Parts: sequence; C-alpha cells; structure tokens
Amino acid sequence: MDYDDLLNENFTEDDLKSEGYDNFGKSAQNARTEQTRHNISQAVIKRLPRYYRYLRELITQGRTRISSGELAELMNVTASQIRQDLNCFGGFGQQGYGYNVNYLYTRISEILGVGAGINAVIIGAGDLGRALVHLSMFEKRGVDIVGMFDSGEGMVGREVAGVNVYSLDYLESFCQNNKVDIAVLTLPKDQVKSVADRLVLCGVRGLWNFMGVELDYDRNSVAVENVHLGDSLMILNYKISSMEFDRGEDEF
Amino acid sequence: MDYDDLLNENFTEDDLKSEGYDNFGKSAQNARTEQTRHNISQAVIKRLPRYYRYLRELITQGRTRISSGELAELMNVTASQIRQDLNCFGGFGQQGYGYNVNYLYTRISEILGVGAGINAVIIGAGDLGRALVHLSMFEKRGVDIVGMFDSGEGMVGREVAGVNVYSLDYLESFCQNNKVDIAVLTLPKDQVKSVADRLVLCGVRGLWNFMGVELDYDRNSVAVENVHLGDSLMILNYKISSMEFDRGEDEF
DNA sequence: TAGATTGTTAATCGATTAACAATC
DNA sequence: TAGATTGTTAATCGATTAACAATC
Repeated sequence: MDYDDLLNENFTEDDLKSEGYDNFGKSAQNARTEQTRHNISQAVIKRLPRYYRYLRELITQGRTRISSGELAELMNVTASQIRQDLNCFGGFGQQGYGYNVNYLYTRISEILGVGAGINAVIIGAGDLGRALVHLSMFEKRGVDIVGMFDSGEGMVGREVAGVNVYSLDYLESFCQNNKVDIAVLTLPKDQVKSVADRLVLCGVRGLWNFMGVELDYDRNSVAVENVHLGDSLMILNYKISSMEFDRGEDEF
Repeated sequence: MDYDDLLNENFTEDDLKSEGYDNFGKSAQNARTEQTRHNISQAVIKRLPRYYRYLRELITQGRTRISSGELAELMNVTASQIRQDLNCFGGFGQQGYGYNVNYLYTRISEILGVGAGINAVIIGAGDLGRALVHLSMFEKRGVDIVGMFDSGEGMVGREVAGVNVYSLDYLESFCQNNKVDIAVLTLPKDQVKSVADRLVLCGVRGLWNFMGVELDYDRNSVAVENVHLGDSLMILNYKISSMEFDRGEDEF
C-alpha cells in the first residue's frame, strides 16, 4: 500500500474504536447535522481545503493525532479558529485527546466532496485546457475528466492525457449520454458566456471559470468558481510595489 | 488607435482639465499620500483588480464618467464600499460629478503597478508554464516575460511564444545580467522550495506560486502570491454538494 | 482522579453599510 | 443657486480571538 492508497482510504469510526477512542463526533451538544450547511460562512469554506492539505501531509508523516494548538502552530493560525471552523460541521475531536488525524481527514474530504464521483469536462483544448488535464489535481481530488471539447479543427479527434477531444457541436448529445457535473471553461473569452449557457441547459451544476468573464446564474442551481489569474498577477504587482514604498523606495 | 492603445494610454490631470473638471484627487481633506499604503486592508486590495477590469470595460464602451451608485449596480456591490475603497488611496472623484472613468482607470492601474516595467521569468517549461506564456495576461498587465527555465532536456534551448527556454543551471547568471522582478513557479512540487530560495538570493522580489507548496519569506522583502488550483476545485465541489443539501438531495 | 483539550459562549476586532455634511 | 454625489464619520454587522465550563 503506497501513500496514495493510504490517502485515498476512508477511515471510519470503527478504525478509531480499535484505538480505544470511540466517541468522535458524538458530543451531545453539537449534534449539528449537515442540513445546516448553508449557514456556513464563505470565510470558513475557503479555509477547508487548506486543512485538507495539511491533514494529508500529516498522514504521510504518520501522525495519528493532533491538538488544535499544534495544528494552529503548524498552519500559522489560532487554535480558536481551528476549533470554531471544525465545529461548524460537528464535533470532530475529543476533549482531553485532540483530533484523530485520519478521522478528521476523512470528514473534511467528505465535506469537500472528495470521492463523490464527480465528472468533469474541459471546454477548450488550448494550452490552458491541455495543461489542466495533465495536472494530477483532478484525480487527486476524485474528479474524473470524461471529455474535452474544442471548436477548432486542430484538436478535435485527438487525445490528451488519455482524454478524447470532441467537437463543441457534440456537447449536448454528450451530456445526454454522460453524467457531467462540472465544466472547466478555458475557451476564448467571447465564447464563454454562450457555451456556459448551453452547459447549464445540459444540467451541468458547476462551472470552473478561468477566463475572467463574469458569469451569474442562480446560486442555488449553478455553482460558479472563478479563477482570475490576471487579478492574482496584479495583486502580486501591488505587493511588490508596496514593499518598495515601505522601504522608502530606496531602489530608485 | 485601437482599443489596446486606448487602454494603455495613461490619462493625466491635464486631459481632464480640458473637460472642465480640474479638481480630481485634490480634496483638501484627503491629501493622503501613498506612504500610508501599508495600512490598507487585504479585503480592499483583493477588490482592486475587479475595479480595474470593470473600468477597462467601461472605457471600451466609451463611457467617460460614472457615479459610485451606477458602478455599484454594475458590479453588484454597495456604493458605500466603492467610495470607501477608492478613498483609501485618495480622493479620485468629485462631488456632484462622480468619477472620471479614464482618470480612475489610470490611478488604479498605477496602484496595481501596471506599466511599472516589471520583468518576469517562468520556472518550469511544462504544460502549465507553456500555457501561461501563451496567455495574453502578462502583456495586458504590462509584465514582460524575459525567459523561461527548465531542468529537463526536452525544452531547454527551444522557444515558446517568443521566449527562450534556458537551463535552470543558468538561473543565477541570468539574474545577474537581467532585471528579474517576478518568478512564476510552475515546476514540480519537490523542487519549488529550493528553486524559490535560489530566486530570492538572486534578488527576485515576487513569487507567483502555482504548485500549492507553502512558501514563507519575510513579507517585507519577498511578496508571494499563491494560486491554489486544487483548493479552488474543491470549493467548487463543496458548492455543488451544498446545493444538493439545500434542495433536499432530490437528485439521489 | 488530575491533566488535557475540546466545544461553545462571550469579548474584541475589523469590515461593511448607512447617513450626512461638504462641495462641486 | 439647486441638485447631485462625493468624502468621511458613525452604526451595524460579521468574523476572529479569548476564556472557560464540559468532559474525556
């Protein structure tokens, strides 16, 4: 069993009982069900993937338990914040013990939908689309790429990292014959909105938008996550020029 | 003069005087200099690129003036927030008139370091690195890509979108002979930290990190901007699964 | 049991929004 | 001047941190 097997294994409460701790997530006071999910703030949600990463790392290091205090130090946040965040989803720890790393990792994986059998298509087989298919990101997060679509002649019919590239004309019929949950939008800016509309009509529930185009659909029927690379680059620029200000612009 | 020329043109206060408005940014009460930049909250900074994008769009549409109220409606935020945000950097508007679009765009461009002559290198000539060079993002934001570096045999010596790919061994000597402000990190995870250290020693002041590795340098000497694609994908997953909860999981 | 550490409430801090006087 | 709209202060809201009782 290699690391990836280890990490993909889901630990259950039974695994923990064998360690002599059988009360994880069972505090009488915090029997909060996931029905209350919609109350959870964006600030908390944005932090979850980082917890996920750190827990994954702890598992590869063989750690089995950790306190909010230790994790806080590791992650450079307050222990209070960690306990508050985790408690939004229910009591994952145990007084006097801390958190079981495997159990916590499994719970957070569930919350983040890892292993939920999500299927994705990539729209646009340009450089960015092809780069994304090659990254191990999707498989690591349990997302299956079931197809790529492109409008140009060049790529259609070819295969990228084991994924077939289809013509965009074929989009609707593909979606009828395959479960498609997510579409990754990497096609030219001016085509994004119309293709997004088509995808939504096809029943796609999540749009991962790389093109900096503002999309708005009803939040309760289509989830949109924007990756604004240009914005990120500008913020880096800003930070650099601020540093110069703080140093009294001694470089000029 | 095409759109890009128009957008790259910097408008000065003189341009505005010719329109009969000569008091932009000169309110007696808000003679805040940029020396106070370090006080500006992250929340405000993260919103600046979005203002930049909307203003750019307004210019291409030929708009010359806009009120905080109109811009607020367009951007789906409060007018109050817009006025607060802009006032962090000084008074950019005029009572009774609103904001001059070109003037505001120019000021925000300056704040974000567009046209500051920033040079960048891309470390890693894999799919992601090559995809990034091809995006027009850098040139649009006035960042010049002066070279790419790779450790493998395959790419070294070749050229991608007009940019030479050098061997990583050549990094230090390249940095001695060229002004390098930013390094884009797209190389394998396990090499990121050591190469980042080398870059910092070379005097690079900004790291644009795509590999999800946590880097920490003194905030006042090295700026780091992380693009966590995996985190973004997981948040999309989360949103989708939350929607199902809210709908009472009627899909299952 | 005593020590440790959570879950959770209360206090603080910061960010957003509302309101309005200043002024173009 | 009167109307419009900013810049800015004050009020509200939400998120973070501190504190501690519950409990393993």
